[in-house]
Amino acid sequence: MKEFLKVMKAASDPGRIKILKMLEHRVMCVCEIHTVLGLSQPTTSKHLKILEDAGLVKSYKDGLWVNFTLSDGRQNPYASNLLGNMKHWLNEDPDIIDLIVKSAEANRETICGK
Amino acid sequence: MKEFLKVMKAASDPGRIKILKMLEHRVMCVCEIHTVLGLSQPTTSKHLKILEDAGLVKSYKDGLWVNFTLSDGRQNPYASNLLGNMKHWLNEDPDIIDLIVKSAEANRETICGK
DNA sequence: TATTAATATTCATTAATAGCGATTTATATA
DNA sequence: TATATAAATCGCTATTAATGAATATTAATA
Repeated sequence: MKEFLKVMKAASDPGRIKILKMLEHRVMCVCEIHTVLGLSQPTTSKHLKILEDAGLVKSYKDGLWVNFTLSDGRQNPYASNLLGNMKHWLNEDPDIIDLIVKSAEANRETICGK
Repeated sequence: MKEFLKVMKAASDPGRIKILKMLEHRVMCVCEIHTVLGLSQPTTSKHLKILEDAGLVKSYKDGLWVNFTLSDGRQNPYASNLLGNMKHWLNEDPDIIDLIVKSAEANRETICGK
């Protein structure tokens, strides 16, 4: 039950859903995600932790950057199921369409180097 | 997005999940649900409203009683999908097993008549 | 119509969550 | 080793959510 609720709660926030939808298309680092979402870096970092704890995303370091990708879902069947469904959900949502465009343009070198 | 989040939020509470699992087996009225769950009548009533707003359950009156059943899910594809999955999820959870036994025994005449 | 019974709503309280600024940690590099 | 940079954590505030006691609503029945 706990594992199940963790996935449902992780999926109950618009920001976190937007992160999942962006990660369907590409790997992203924290600074790219927070910039595209318009959320602060700490807030974004916390969202990513919640998604990772739920088994929805995973991360790996690349120097100073931490890259996030969708999880393969092997650890949590509920997460796996949700990720599979999400791929055909919300693709017609105007906010999501807009977000995908923006995330495609986001470049960590430009954003973080500031 | 809003409809999707409504379903995810509705599914993020253990009490509401227990209600869904019980309704897989039988129709129940509010007093049966609140007694079996050990939650107050107002709290239970509010949970049921949240589930109904999300398209997960529906209700019909029978005199003084209001009966709740699982929704057929025609209104909301996310709700429909979740209800389908839920049928094979959490069936081995000890709390759920215990709950199903209790709910099978619950009788509105005995409970409500006091 | 007065009363009883089941559910819904209102209200107040408490707990959980989202948010961000400031700071810390970890890594790379001068 | 000192500095710079990306991300994580801490401390706090504001908002949302869960809970139940009290009350209102709705429907059946005496």
